[in-house]
Amino acid sequence: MEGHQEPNYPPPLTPSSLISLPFLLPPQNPLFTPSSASTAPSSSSQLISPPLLEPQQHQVLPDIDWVSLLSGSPAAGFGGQEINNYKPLVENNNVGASAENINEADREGKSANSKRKGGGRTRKPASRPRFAFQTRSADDILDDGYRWRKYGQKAVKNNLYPRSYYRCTHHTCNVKKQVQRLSKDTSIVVTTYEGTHNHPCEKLMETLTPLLKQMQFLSGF
DNA sequence: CGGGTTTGACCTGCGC
DNA sequence: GCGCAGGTCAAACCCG
Repeated sequence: MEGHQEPNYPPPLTPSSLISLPFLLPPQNPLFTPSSASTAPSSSSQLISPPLLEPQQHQVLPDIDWVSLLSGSPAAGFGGQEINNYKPLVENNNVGASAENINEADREGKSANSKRKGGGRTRKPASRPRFAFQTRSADDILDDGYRWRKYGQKAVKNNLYPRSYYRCTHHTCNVKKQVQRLSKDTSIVVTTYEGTHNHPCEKLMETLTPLLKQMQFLSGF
């Protein structure tokens, strides 16, 4: 464990990467598809925050309590409660945190001896990268290339729609995400990522593998 | 049959 | 200390 530094595979979800992450930019990336595009082909997901992207596609919605959302405070709500300033979407984004620390945080509260049910609101150390963004989409789940397993759903105060909890299905990966649709604007979905993937993006690898093989073949390897 | 979803119960932090 | 609310667990269920 000690000294073992797991690589943080892209996409590490950081503000800068959010700008460039291909899967967050539908018009520019063929990989991007709404997760249930087959059932709702007319809908298209649209990133609307952070406010760094093309103005005609993205808009800022400052009336979300990002602080509560990101910190998981009990007062968390998207119900348009007053918020003084537009907060950055990224909080506690300690990119420099070692994977070891992150994994340590993941294991926190999971004692092998004490078998308990429910995790409760365990406060995580500040080393766990966490950020949120909004998309305008009919689909709750963005296909970000990773595989997720839903492990819970909870009704949230001041919101008509429940919050869904997902966990990365990769064995060694403990990245989580929360998905919630705004009651104020039902077309908007807020996705909160927590943690950093320590494995390659499966869909990306699926796409790239044949290309790589072909490149190797053509280059004589 | 394996993997994912649903859902009620449980745990825990926080405010009062 | 108590109650509320968010987060998680895990059994049951569903589906390909």
